[in-house]
Amino acid sequence: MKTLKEYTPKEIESKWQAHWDKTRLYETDEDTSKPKYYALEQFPYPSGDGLHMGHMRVYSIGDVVARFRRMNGYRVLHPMGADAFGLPAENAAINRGVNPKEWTLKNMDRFVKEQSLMGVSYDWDRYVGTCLPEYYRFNQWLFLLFYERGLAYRKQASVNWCPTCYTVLANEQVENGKCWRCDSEVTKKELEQWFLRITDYAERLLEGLDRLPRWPEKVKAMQRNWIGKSEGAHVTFAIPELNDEPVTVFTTRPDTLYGVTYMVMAPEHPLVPRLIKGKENEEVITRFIEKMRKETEIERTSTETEKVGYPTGAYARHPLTGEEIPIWVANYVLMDYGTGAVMGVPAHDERDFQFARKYHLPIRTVIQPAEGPLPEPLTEAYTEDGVLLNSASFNGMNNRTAIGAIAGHLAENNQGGPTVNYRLRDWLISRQRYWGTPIPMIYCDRCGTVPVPKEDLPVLLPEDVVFDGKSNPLTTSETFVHTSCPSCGGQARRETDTMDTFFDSSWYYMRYTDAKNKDMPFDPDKVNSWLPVDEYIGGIEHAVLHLLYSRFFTKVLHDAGMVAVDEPFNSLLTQGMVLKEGFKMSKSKGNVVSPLEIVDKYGADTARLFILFAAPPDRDLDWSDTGVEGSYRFLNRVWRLIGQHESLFGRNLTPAPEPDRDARELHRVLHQTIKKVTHEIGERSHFNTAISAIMELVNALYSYPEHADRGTLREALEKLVILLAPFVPHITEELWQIMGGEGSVHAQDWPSFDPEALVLNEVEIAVQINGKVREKLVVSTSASREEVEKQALAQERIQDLVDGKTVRKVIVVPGKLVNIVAK
RNA sequence: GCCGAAGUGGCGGAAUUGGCAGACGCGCACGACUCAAAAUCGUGUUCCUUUGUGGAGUGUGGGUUCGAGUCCCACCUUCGGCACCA
Repeated sequence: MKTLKEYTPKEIESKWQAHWDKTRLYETDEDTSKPKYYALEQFPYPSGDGLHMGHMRVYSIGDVVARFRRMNGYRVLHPMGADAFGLPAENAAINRGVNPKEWTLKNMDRFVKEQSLMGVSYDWDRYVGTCLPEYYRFNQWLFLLFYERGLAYRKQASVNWCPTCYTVLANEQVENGKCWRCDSEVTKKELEQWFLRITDYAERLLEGLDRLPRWPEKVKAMQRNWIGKSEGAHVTFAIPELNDEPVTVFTTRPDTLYGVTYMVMAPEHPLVPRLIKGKENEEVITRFIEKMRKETEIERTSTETEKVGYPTGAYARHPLTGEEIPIWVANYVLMDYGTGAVMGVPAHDERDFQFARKYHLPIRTVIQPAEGPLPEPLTEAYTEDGVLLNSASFNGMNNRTAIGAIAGHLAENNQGGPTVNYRLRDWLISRQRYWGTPIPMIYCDRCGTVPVPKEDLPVLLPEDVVFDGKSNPLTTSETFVHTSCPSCGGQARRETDTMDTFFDSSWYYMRYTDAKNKDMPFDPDKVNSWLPVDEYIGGIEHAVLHLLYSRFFTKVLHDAGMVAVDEPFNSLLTQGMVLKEGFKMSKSKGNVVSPLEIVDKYGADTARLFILFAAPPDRDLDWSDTGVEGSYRFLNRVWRLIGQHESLFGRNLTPAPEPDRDARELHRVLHQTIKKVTHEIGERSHFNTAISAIMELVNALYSYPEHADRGTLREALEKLVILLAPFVPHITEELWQIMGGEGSVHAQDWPSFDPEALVLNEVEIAVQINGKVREKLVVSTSASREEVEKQALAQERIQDLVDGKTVRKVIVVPGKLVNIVAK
């Protein structure tokens, strides 16, 4: 028996990576007679630090999925790219004087190299880099499409401003009042900015979630929460002193309308200055408004913040009773939710109750429980269901019925009516930064706002800019700012804001399907031959950002006839974090494990295997050095196993027609493994249990006796290597070659299992008495229930235990157990 | 407060439909090989225990069932998201 040389991962891995590259093994299969499969991992931001373990985890998962589908006869799209625009490149320019473009291109290159070292099966021909003009020209193209469709507009608004990043942020990018990127407190600024009308799609974005059964509940819940649909009514009050000018409030409780005793407006409400003009409180309230403007989101909206308000001195007329109620201004009413004004119903709303008590406003009960009246005065707001009182013709009505009845009544009288409100705001996409896609708009004194004609795209980023870390560098480029109007040819200036980089990543997965198209973002036929993405793998941090924006883009492009689907990602897998000793790896904690060091020491196969084996993909994974050793040990065990049996492979050797008992058992274990591994990868994405099943097969192979059929053994060894191939592509390729396999192991058909092979002649079952296992019994699988029951009761031990008791019942579960109920 | 997820050995985790809890791996212990060590191989490893053919056991307390980690009710803890949203 020959002995195989030692397992040398480094040598093997670089050899095969070069070979795959040369033979273009991972080129996308375009054979449309095969079913399609689109496996996608979120593309990385190419930071200056290279790959970290989190990257390694996503790519390992994605690569198993892609390889598994290829072997199962799918044509697979498995691309990679770089989300290459963004602030760090610009900060490098500011702090170290490097050129953002060169810096980014270098990092992109580094990422490709490091990803390649992992042995991942990407089709590099479809590489997409968002900072390249070939890509971002189509960001501009798509922006113009949004503009044409009335979905991109510019408006003056109070927007989120990050004082550290020197730019504005979308609502989604402010987390607890802080910038998602740098954690600085976000302030407000009045600016004229570009928005995308995502609110037009609020209902569809919400409804679409119900058609995504393969998305984690968590992510869907977060999106629902963010969209924040709330059904209610608009109620219009008139302001007598302003010539009956209407002011509308939004409420979810129109049934409490008769309980309104005051109204509250947000300090920023546009009507406030007119209401307080010349009044006693004018000065106080003006100062209050100023103070509110300066407060951060946290100070302003925390539930702990004390409610503060001032009476404006003005009154509003109740639409149904005609009563005049005071109008207040208070900190707890927000301008950007609903209409910026609310009706105060202290008897039936906790906040209103608190506010009314503090400022001695009247409290009027209009709903009481069916059992009887509430104590007066109320000690707390009554927010439960009940029956209406003090509500004119609606008295005695159940409050749930009254919601519709009163809203309907308002609609009939043009005083409001039923409405739906969403928390979602339009997406602010302007950024006052350099390293992004220039917004393709021109301002002309004569013609106004003029879009750059599509044939003039791309609007290239200028190079003659100054990075001072404060102002937008684009404004410093004379050649960029000054241009001529596409409409009249006169002098004009360019928009100097760039796009939010989330714009770039909202459609990159479509670009991969037609990455080299020079005329359009993509050919609709090509996109439709691949979308939706069948498995999208990425981090949970994008639950409401990238994933919501991408869904929005897909719906818009669907409406524009460019994409057939209206949901981009059929199945979503959010991978957990990689931890070390229970903590997130971070430079400051000093607990970072470098992927490249692990690859260098043990090889990419070991690293991949450990990452996939240590936990299911959606759970956090605690890095374990001994666990890595274990994975390395396992690969060595496989290596030696094949080495031991090298002599089996040079010749024609097939399983014996009449296999011995050991061979039959090995055959059964093999097919059980094939079944399990196929199911765990294909249906459940539980790679850890797939690997453990393969380990069991290896254990069975080690204990396969010398004298048992060699042909059966040989077959099992071959199948073993194929089953392992998606996880550890290099070692399996090497072993496949040693075994004399034809072509690449990665081009082999995935083994199918034979249900016949799983059938057992005999099976060990448990015999329970009152649910406790008391004896084991080997029975023939062909035995009838009655026979099994008889055999179980005949056991000596069972006889002893049942002695003196009455057997009430015997339950037989074929192939599993017998339970004897005895008292 | 609301929404979502999770609680199983010393550790990571498994148990797919209600049917033998702890697969697989890590760690540990003992043994084989070796002058010795490493590597490798083998055996054992939930806890208690009077060591028996014993008892307990999947966050807690109830329930359904012949049978519950799995289903139902109530609660506890941890993590994540949202939160003065009218």
